[in-house]
Amino acid sequence: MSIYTVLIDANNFFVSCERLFRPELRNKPVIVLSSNDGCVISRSEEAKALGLTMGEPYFKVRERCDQHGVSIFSSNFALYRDMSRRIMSVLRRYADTVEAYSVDEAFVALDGRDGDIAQQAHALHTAVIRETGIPVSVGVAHTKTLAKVATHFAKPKYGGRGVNLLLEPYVRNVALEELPVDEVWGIGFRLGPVLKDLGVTTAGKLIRMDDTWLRKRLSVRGLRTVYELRGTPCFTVGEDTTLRKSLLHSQSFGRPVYDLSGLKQAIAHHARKAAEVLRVEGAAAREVYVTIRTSRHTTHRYSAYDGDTLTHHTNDTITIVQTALSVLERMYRKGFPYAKAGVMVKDIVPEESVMPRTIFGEESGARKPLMHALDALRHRFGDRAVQLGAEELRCTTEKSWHPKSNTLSPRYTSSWADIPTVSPHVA
DNA sequence: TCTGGGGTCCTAGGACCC
DNA sequence: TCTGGGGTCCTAGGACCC
Repeated sequence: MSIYTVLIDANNFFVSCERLFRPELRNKPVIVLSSNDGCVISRSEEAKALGLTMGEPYFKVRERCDQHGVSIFSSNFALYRDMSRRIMSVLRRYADTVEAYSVDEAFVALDGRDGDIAQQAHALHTAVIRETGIPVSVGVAHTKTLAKVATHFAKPKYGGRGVNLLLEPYVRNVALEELPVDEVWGIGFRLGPVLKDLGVTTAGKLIRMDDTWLRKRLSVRGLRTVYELRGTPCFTVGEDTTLRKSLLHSQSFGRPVYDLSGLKQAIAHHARKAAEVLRVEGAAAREVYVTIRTSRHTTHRYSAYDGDTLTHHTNDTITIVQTALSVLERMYRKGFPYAKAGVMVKDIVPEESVMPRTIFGEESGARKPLMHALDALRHRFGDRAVQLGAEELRCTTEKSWHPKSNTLSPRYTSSWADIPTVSPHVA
């Protein structure tokens, strides 16, 4: 009996989520845009066939989309997160160890009881599709990196049927010889071209390179990747229970912001959101960083990143907002067309490890009940129910920093008001 | 006019110490 | 003031991921 590493990867996840509630869009070109309707982040197979590429700025392809009748959606992360949770809960019925690697991918560990790993993989595949309506690809191997390769070839565009096992040495080697080196998980847009220039064009060639050479060129992380491709596990599958190290909340503006007061509203908003995430996760942070910058595509450029360390860990909205605003005032330079702002908190620890008396600061021990009350209101009535004075202009319709989102789909699964009245589900 | 929003890990180099 | 080896800690930046 051995342990298998299985990767479940949703096909064109955001587009698939949108299609769930618009079944008439199946077999049609569909794309989903990033926040601010900036660029293309998810494409149906039909949209890929039109030559629309990942990360392409929308303004460059708008005309082509119009010509071919491409359906366009602004990203609806509330919907995607909810569908992601549903997929994960199906997987947890089939495996004890489920690692939700990203919103559209999960690793699970299965043991090969009865030698029926292929059957188990197919059962998983069928269950997710039947219960969520989201098409997925399933790859089975002995390491995470090889499971990635297996899933790659499980996709319809490579002739796969949704489930692919990469277990026999011969099958594995054939796959690696076919896989371009820059498609390997862990070899990115920087190292890929370097390796190709050196003649290492495929994963098959990569695994035949000398370890010392690999260590020097790719550092330890790259060497581990190669070990994994050779079949030696270096990255274990498991739910990561440790707290995150940092938390960033940021957004590009709908149009350039010049004045400090506009930036203050945005920073107050991002700081509040960061504090809320900390409380939801039962965590507290001690470092508060602010980032502001102009567009990279303007001649009048400025970017800044700076922060303060608090005297104690906290997740109090008011403390974090005030800190962020004072950092902002320090770094703000007049006259630049700012395009983006964000707040990052670091040095994150579990809330319970912080002395209860100081969790909200000695001067504000009474604030904890207030934060609880705010969280309860937000949970009950939504994000817009409670905001800070500093970000109040967000409530108005014409707030200069608010991002554009012109073609947003309804929050079908996460807002009572948007639940569809008819659900024409077709399997 | 218009180019996302999150994260992690590793390394090199500087500051500082004996 | 200069010489030198050897160690730790911290941070910025680079590389990767979705």
